Amino acid sequence: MVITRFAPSPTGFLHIGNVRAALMNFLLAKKSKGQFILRIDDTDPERSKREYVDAIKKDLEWLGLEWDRVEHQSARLDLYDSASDKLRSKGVLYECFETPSELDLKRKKQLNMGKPPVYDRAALLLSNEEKLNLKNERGNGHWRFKLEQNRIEWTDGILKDLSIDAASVSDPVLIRADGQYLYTLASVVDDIDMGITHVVRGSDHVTNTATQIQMIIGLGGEVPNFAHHSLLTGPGGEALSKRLGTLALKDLRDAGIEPPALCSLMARLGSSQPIELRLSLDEITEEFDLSTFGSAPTKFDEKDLYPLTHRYLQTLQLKDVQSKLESIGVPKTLAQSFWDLTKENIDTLNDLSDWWEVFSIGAEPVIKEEDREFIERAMSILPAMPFDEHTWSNWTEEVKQHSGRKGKSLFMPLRLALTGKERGPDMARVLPLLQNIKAKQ
RNA sequence: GCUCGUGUGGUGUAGUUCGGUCCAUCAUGUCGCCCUCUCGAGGCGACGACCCGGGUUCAAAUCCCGGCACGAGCACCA
Repeated sequence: MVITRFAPSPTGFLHIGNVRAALMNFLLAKKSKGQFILRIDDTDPERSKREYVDAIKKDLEWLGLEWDRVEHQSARLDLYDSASDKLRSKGVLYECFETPSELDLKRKKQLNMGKPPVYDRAALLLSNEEKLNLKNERGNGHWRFKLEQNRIEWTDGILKDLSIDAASVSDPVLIRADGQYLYTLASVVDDIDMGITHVVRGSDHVTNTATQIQMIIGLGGEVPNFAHHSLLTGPGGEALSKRLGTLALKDLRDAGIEPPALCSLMARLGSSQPIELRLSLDEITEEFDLSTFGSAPTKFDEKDLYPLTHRYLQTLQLKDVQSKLESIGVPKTLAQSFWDLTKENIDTLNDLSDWWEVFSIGAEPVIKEEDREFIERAMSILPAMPFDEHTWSNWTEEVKQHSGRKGKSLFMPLRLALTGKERGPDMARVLPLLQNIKAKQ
């Protein structure tokens, strides 16, 4: 059975980049009726926050990505204890005593000399006596996994054949001096323990994967299928990380983006399949194919979400938006005609309140100087309320006679005066809903 | 600096393995027309690309060499 996981760390809100990883893992599992696990990677007690855990769950639920099981790494420390014991007994975990600033200095030196900043394994040369002295002097050290210095190769689900030279990578630190387990170890242990069969993550993890493959083998686990998707960039190709603050899921939600639009885009962006709106995750699942994704950096432009949201809204019935309409004050009696009328002219549901304002309290009229007299005259012959579906054509016919205007020069000034906007729904149907006309005063 | 990956219309891409069938695919976008009071929707049509420079060849998006650009990694973060 296919088992996948999405493993966010609760140190911030989910953003658009996370959605890709979450969605891909979800779709991969669902496609073969497998299991999708939500794993909270909260090994860092200082940065992990309960509120973020809640927010992440809320975001995933909003998207419809239901998990079959949820786990917290902070509750699984025993497993990491025994795994590190195992590695220690195999002699592939070694204690180091350099301070962070010492390591930093080493790296800078290496960089200056044009060398890759790889850990020099100085601790491996320490005698038992030297270790004891350092321990007395500095307290407990941190522990590194000793990589076998050969080429690590695997066939990636997206990047195809990959080969990384372990000598170009530092031995990863698995346990901090304060005893805290690091992601690299926890992730590997959990993946083995949970029987994860497929790992889809961003290509920022490619070198992690190389070292993790060695760790998995060292722990006697089975190496899962890895796939690394390209990272998103902004519309100009710039790294998205700089803008991630504004691309949190909750911001998109607040902006009125609808989940089907977001899922439809993210399940296809960067793949060879065309981006088209799908109404349900089931449909998206059926057509999802990891192998169609390219490895080039993927440009993401949040503007692309609006046409998709617009199309999605067209498919909604009154009952789907009833509560939204109520919240902006549309009376039940007018709800149906209001929705029918406005749904084709909105990008998001947030636009509804603007329209309701136009109908209920009236729009600030927009009147061009050259139309001032024309509008004044037209308003003076506008029949009294209530209007019906014939009012518009009767009225405009009469205005036409008086003014001699026709076509756009006849209709556009009237539209602007009544709605304050150049675009909008059918005026014949707008009139009966108008409750106040500022242009008339 | 080193390592990994990537460069095809505005955007996402197909084609690159085994050079010709590619005056380059599909989708989206933009523009125009039809419809309409406007926009949208719908219908019809058009526009628009092989990162650059060499080389090999009868023939290069595809092979070779050299540039350039972009993304990522090189943490006691995840």
